Amino acid sequence: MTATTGVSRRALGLGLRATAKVLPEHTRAHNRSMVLQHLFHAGPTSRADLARATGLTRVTISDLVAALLAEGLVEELGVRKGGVGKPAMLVGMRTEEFHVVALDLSDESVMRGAVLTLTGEAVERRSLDVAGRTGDDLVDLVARLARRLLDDATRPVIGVGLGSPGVVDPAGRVVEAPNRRWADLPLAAILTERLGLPVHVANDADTAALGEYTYGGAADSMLVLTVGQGVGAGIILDGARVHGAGNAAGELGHVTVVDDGAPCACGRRGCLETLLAVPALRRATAGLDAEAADAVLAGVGRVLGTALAPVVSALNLGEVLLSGPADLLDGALREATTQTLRDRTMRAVSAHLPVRMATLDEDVVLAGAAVLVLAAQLGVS
Amino acid sequence: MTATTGVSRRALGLGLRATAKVLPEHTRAHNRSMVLQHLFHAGPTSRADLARATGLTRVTISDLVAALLAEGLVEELGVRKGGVGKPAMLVGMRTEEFHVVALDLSDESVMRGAVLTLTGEAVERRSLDVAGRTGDDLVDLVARLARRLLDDATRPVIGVGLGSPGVVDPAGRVVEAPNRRWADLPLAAILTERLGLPVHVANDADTAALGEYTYGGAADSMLVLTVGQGVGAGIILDGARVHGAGNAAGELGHVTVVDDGAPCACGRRGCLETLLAVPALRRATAGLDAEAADAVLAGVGRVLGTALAPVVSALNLGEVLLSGPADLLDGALREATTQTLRDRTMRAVSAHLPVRMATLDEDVVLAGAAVLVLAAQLGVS
DNA sequence: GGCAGAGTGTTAGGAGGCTTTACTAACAAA
DNA sequence: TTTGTTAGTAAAGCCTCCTAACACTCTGCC
Repeated sequence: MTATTGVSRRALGLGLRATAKVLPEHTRAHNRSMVLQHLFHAGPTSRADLARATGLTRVTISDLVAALLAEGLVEELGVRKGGVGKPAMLVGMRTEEFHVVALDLSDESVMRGAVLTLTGEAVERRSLDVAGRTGDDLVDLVARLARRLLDDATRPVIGVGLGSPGVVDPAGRVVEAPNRRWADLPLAAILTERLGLPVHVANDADTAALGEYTYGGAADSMLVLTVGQGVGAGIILDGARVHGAGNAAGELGHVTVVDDGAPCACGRRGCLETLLAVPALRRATAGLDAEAADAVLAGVGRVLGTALAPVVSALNLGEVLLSGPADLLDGALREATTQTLRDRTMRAVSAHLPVRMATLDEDVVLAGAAVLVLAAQLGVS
Repeated sequence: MTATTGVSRRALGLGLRATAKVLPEHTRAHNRSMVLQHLFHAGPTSRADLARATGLTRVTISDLVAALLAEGLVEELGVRKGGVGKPAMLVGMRTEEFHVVALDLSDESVMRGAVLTLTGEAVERRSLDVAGRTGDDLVDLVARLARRLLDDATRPVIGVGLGSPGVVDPAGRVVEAPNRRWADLPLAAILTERLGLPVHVANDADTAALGEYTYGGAADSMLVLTVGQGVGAGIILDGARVHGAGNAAGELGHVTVVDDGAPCACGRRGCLETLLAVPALRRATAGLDAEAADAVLAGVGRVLGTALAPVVSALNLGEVLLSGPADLLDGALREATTQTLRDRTMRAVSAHLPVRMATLDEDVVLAGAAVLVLAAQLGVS
């Protein structure tokens, strides 16, 4: 309880809480993002309405809009005649006039990619067979897919986004992705260099959460559980992505949920993944009639609910989203999860907590990768 | 996946992600805070070193320091003769020349308060018997204790901080605190009005987390479990407090941890609180010899570890802190919790995860309440 | 002893950002 | 036609930071 605490923190190499200096131009950038953010989510708006929405003056807004017009990011869309006064000129973001290239590396066997508009609509899709490639070969393959998609784009591309499995730090360095044989790989930097465009990389589950947040209308505090070959989670709290102490937040797949359960690839037993991953679910329900399958799925749902209960309580989540095959997740499993959460947490926490399916299905990761680019390049999310 | 998502979000009254306009003076305020933050944690520093630490120029730093000198917040402390060049004039924060009044309402029967210096050292302590008061009477009592402490202060008081049980929103409104008969009570606003000083209110567990974070040297992503009459948690992730969708983050006491367990005050059964709260622990260990008591405590520790495992995994916490009676917590219970966490989570997540006692003991909430003030008034935490 | 080199802090000038104030433009209602 | 309202623009001013240049004070070296 002394002022020297900070010194010891420093001596420990933990560093002070990272705060960065702010310059006048950052002010401008922030306000510019605020305008784009509003136009992105609310659609065409007059300058005067933008001023009211942002709290800035009409003068400043006019100036910002002029700059955005010059950049081609927004356009004037004609007047809106309303009640009294001079009719307003609507200004809208040119969401169809720019493209984003997004890549999804979450699947082990096939790498998916797309050219998207700023509203997240796919204009072109491509995929490449991974064919067992790992390490640098896999990086080459990623670059190849990205280049092809860049060629496909018919509009200026503002950046490339990528969702990758493994631990990824905020700078886009893949700290560790065992299945891809990547370790401490500055993937974002490498691709930025090779492609000559800004490239942003994040964990695939985090990316999925971003996608649902921005394009799927998810709540401000929520968790997206991604169920595929493995189980992961992306978490957004109070509107911000959770990274965690070692950038490994969301690793829910390897929590023990069954004592003395089935052996897991991680070397331990009874991990959530041994029950909830798609292969496990398929295996467990194979050959069963609908009723019996539902009983199995409900059992898994109860286990999931039990595991999520402390998380939901600790974070006061506004929503839990499940992303994965609807035939497995969106039925008995989801209902059992919901019910178990209600049974095992305070009413105030879970009574109005929707457990629902993610809305973007297969494209979550791609959409989220696009959001990565939007957020970094335009300040929009 | 359309641009109109934002519109529907808006129509739902959820509002857009709250971004506020930034003005030139906010730039100044931010940089000013950065200087104070550095001085607070690193101790006396020269202007040139501040420039290097913040990234701002010496010119700007000199200007900021001049303003802080004029306000009396910092002082010059003589030259530091070193190698070549002009000797540097050290500048230090006048942490002993200002006071903060902090109040701790976490105990049902007694309300504690203190006058603290900016380094969190108690200069004066007072407490008042709550004597069953609730509602408006309790507000009056809080105001009375605060006024007495303000009279005790021998230095200018920069603000009042308060840690209260219940759900508290970021504006210091107590949404709900059943035991105090408070509901939707703008406590911070009321006290600010009555005392004529800035008053900041937060949940007691959150406050405890803040205290440990700033004065206790806790990690950037951590959870403080407060064990007292009830069980709560304060969570800091990536350096920011977690509020949650309904400002009720941290309500871990009422997660079900035992199927068909003992009845809980909340109306359900088997809540964590029925095992881990201090009264429950005392009851369970009463009259047992040390060995038997440890066995009981280890059992509770295992249950706690099981409940925390999904939280630790999901958030990739850097630390878990236990706050409460050391004779109960800091032994078999803590060890069992640690071991259970290791057993039930990925190695990468838990191998280097310390589960340790909070360092501030009884004063955590008071210290955290002071941090509330420091953070709000000076931008320091 | 004196001078070059280095590091600290200040002064002067300038660029960028937002605001207030005041204006023009365009429309509805009386 | 007049009045009132709303949208957008122009000019002036304040705030913030930066770069460039300088004064000051110390060390090291000839």
